[in-house]
Amino acid sequence: MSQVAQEAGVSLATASRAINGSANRTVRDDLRERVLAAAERLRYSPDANAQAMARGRTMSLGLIVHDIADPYFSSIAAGVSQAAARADLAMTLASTQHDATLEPRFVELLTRQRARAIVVAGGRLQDDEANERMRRALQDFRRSGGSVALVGQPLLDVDTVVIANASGSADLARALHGRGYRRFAVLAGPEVHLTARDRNAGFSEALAQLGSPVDPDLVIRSAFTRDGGYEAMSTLLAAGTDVECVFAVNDVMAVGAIAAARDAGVRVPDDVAVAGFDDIVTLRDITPALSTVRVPLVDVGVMATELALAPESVEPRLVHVDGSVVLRESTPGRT
Amino acid sequence: MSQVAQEAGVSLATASRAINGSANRTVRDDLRERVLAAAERLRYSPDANAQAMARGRTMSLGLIVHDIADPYFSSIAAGVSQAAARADLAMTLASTQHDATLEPRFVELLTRQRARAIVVAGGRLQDDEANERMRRALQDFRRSGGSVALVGQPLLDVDTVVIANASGSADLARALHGRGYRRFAVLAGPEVHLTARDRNAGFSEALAQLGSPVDPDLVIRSAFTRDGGYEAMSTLLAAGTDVECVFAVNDVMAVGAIAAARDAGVRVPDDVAVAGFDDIVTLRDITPALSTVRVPLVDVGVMATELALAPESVEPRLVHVDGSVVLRESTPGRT
DNA sequence: AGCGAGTTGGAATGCGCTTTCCAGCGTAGG
DNA sequence: CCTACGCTGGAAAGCGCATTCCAACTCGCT
Repeated sequence: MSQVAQEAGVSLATASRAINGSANRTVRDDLRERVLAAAERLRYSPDANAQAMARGRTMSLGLIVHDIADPYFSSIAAGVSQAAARADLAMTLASTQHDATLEPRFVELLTRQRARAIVVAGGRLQDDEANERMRRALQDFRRSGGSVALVGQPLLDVDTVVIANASGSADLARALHGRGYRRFAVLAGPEVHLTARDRNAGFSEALAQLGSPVDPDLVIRSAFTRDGGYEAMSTLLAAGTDVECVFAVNDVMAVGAIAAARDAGVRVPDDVAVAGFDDIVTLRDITPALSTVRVPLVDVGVMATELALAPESVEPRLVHVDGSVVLRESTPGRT
Repeated sequence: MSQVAQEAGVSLATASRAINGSANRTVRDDLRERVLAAAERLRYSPDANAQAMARGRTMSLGLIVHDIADPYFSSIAAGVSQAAARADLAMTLASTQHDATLEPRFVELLTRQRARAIVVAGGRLQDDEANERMRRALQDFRRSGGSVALVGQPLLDVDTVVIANASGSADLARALHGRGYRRFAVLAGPEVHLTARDRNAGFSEALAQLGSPVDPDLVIRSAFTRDGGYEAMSTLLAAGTDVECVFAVNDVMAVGAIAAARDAGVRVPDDVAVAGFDDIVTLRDITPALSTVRVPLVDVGVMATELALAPESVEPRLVHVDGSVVLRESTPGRT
């Protein structure tokens, strides 16, 4: 920049003010022109790190997800990316690949980077120790001047976008019950996965209230992934039950379940209906079209980002996002 | 850090050396211990921006994609993320949302951040002006000390991972021909999209060589997206042709095409076969299972990152990645 | 014409760290 | 016993910028 200043025949201070438009200071037009021309001529590019240091704050925002290749997270990431761009922030993405120990590590990384804010997507696990580590890491981050928003369960004492998992799946349960289904199974995901747990709980409780409780033996645990859904469905089918409808706690698992049914020669929905959760865009065209609970994931990303960027509040804020039931061919009405 | 040094009773220099392990200098063990303990006690977190400035290089890598919510790009991003983590680099992700003018802007952003390297994913367009702008932006980035790798067409004078689009779709064409198909249509994507163009060209040329050239009227242009595929397929079906097999230049379009067929009451594959390109993981369970060309996208991301991080070479390096044909139910053999 | 207020350019300081450079120490070799 | 060298700690310089403080200058008013 000193070269630019010299080239333009002004002082370093003036060059800085001309290029990055100082707050309560103006630069005469002709000088500004000269400086900008010189900068252009010299292909000058301001050093963001130096700016960050001088200004005491960066222009970047961190996003932590479990797996960026998972459409659930990539949708959220798209929203965060949008909102970050609008706020003129660069987005640093960290993907833990489902390794929970990496999460606080990434928070530390982003603390070192002095990111403006961190958005943590991906549900919490029931692991008090891990959550405590995460809480402390986030606290350190906030003590260093950053702000945080979470997508998931409001466990970490920070602003959180809470997806109405329980009530969404309860709505779904009632809708399916309304379509005539009575005997349900649940592909419930991992025991410790709180999102999975909430969805399962909401679903099961609603059914119990309707007088069609889910047989505990028909709540199958498996990974929260396509393969987990496949495996759980295979287990279920091998047991030879007479289930009418299978609820998988997310769409990806539901897809795995449908694949398992197909491979086992079981027709969906003729022999067994299947429903999921999330309404993943990429999966809207599968056959049969999947009944599910639509969650506006891109919006969730945007909201989380805006929450993180909003002026700090004393109390952790909660933003609730409802899902809406979408019934499709995978769960036709039973006549 | 000066506080840490004071707390540990050593100089700032020693604290720095103890914490970030200087190159050719050692610190006595007891002192190091003292410093680390003090750092822990004070919850000290080194400022990455200051380190970047002092060291003259950052620990971050940029990735530019068209749309992070697209599974094609999120797969590549997963690979880049992996490789970046291995190299101890933070990944800054920029998603252009298909706005080509944003691409060079993001390069400038990453230049200001002094990123170590940039990986640009997402095929080039046939737009000399845009490509020229991009080339210049990347050159400026490299002049400022960064390195670059591209995924796509080797147009920008930088290291590039080249996906064998033409030969992959030629292989697919031959395989489909081998299964007895003769009358083809191509959902060719946008005219200016070079990846789409290469795939279309490879496919059409291979068929021409086999003596079953594609009728130019049956090459439909549309967006490179699910909706583009849907629209193109609708157009095709409305025209009422007797096509046996439709090749969509990517899986997402193929899925749209299948949806369009279904909505039009046309059965896939009984009435018309459909094939795609990419073998997107999330789409492997659609019905009917899609014949396609598998591209190891995660590996592509890893390779591009490694290419970008490898010592500079004078000549732009090219790494070729082949796709492999995967025939599934969507294109059964014709008897 | 003279004075104060407002405006603008420039010198200097500091952001938090790494790294040279220098000095002090202990040790081995003569 | 003395010197030369290796090892280690500390002082200080500098990375590239924003910003404060000061000085100079302009304008409007009396």
